[in-house]
Amino acid sequence: MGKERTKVSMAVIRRLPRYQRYLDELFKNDVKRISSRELSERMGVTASQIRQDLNCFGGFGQQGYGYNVEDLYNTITDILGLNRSYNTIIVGAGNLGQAIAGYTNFEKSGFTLKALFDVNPKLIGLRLRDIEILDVDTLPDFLHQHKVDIGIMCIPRKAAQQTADILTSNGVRAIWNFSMTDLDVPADIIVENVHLSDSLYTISYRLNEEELFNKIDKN
Amino acid sequence: MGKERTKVSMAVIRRLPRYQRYLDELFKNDVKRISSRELSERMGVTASQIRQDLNCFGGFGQQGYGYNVEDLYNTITDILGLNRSYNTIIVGAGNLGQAIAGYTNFEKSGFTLKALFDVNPKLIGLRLRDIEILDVDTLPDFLHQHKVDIGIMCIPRKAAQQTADILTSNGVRAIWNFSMTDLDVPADIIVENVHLSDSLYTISYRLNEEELFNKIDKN
DNA sequence: TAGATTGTTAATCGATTAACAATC
DNA sequence: TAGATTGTTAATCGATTAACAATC
Repeated sequence: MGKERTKVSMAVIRRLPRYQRYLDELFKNDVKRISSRELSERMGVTASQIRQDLNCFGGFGQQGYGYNVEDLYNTITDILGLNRSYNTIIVGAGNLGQAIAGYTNFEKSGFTLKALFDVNPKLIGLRLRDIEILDVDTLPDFLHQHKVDIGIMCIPRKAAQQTADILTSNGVRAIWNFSMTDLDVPADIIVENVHLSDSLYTISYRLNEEELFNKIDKN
Repeated sequence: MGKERTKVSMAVIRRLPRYQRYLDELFKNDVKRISSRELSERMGVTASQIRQDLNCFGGFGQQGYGYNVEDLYNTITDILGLNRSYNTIIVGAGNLGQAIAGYTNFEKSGFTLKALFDVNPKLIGLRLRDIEILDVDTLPDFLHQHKVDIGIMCIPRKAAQQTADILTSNGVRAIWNFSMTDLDVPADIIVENVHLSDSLYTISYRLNEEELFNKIDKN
């Protein structure tokens, strides 16, 4: 029943948060409606792409008018699952873990931080925004007692796989991985990698690309 | 002279650091040679893709043998521009800025942190690994006096564009942007965005995708 | 109504995969 | 030499863009 549907590609999924950001901005600037063409100009993409992307999820516009900014913002927020709530924990309470713990906007979007974990005795017992830093040894126990949807891993490479195993074998459904290494997890587990080193190295590549090919072409 | 060459796509560029990571691992495990097929199995990609990717830069393998691990590692390191050095600064010395400042592996790969900047008087004057946190008001002056290749922006959204303008108009060639907003910069400036919120929101999307389409299909 | 803009199909473009001759 | 594996061309697949009928 309903029309044939193909899976939404990651390319589309990764564009959705950006649409949401731009619509949020428009809404805050009291813009009531916007056409795909105008939005495309602001965002530096094609109008066709915007219409195609949105139509993965249904027709939210109106011919001759465009899109209602507030409605479309709310719709995309809903598509992104940001009208729900998620329990999260952070493993690794160093600077990066603390930085992420400090993003109160994530809380506003439904991501509730339940606890942080660390191996460092100097950190264990401290509180961040009233959230306790616990001994990582207590992680399995904690997961047995609390439903955790998303595990945020801010730990060194060498501890990453072991921690991922603990998370996935205790009910965590998704991992936000900052560990700069790839994880081996069951097929039904969602992994979102933020490989900061990979990201940085694309910068050094691009800074040198021209020179690199001058060298290659000479040989 | 030399053969016709087409620009290397971002898809390929973004895979290079991952190749480097796997080759580093192999090298550390004393693996001397590897075929595209075996590497493809370890990495979960096709052998064809590996061979196509590498051949953007030349032929590094040997028929019937495969690739020499150490040579290929060194070659990719060179392609990524990691045999050079880059001067960097961090604008925004909060937890995230401090986290990035703390990655000593970046220093080892040639990224030299020259200074951090912040608006917070409590941070200004402090030192991290012997690197001083300076008043962001002194940023233009600093850029006049020091050659800075990469500006790392770890500041809130609202200050981002203004800071990007200061960086780009004072010789900074690339921006690593953690500000969760898009930047408007001259065409020759390299921008690498790490939009953490966008990344997180793809997780909530994927956690709910199935249910989302059950709902859509019912209508 | 006339003008504007969507939703959607068709065309194009680019990236990935397959195939295989070259060759170590 | 025979077997293995690359480098590279051709085929396929998927994503983006263009076009336009439908319709507000």
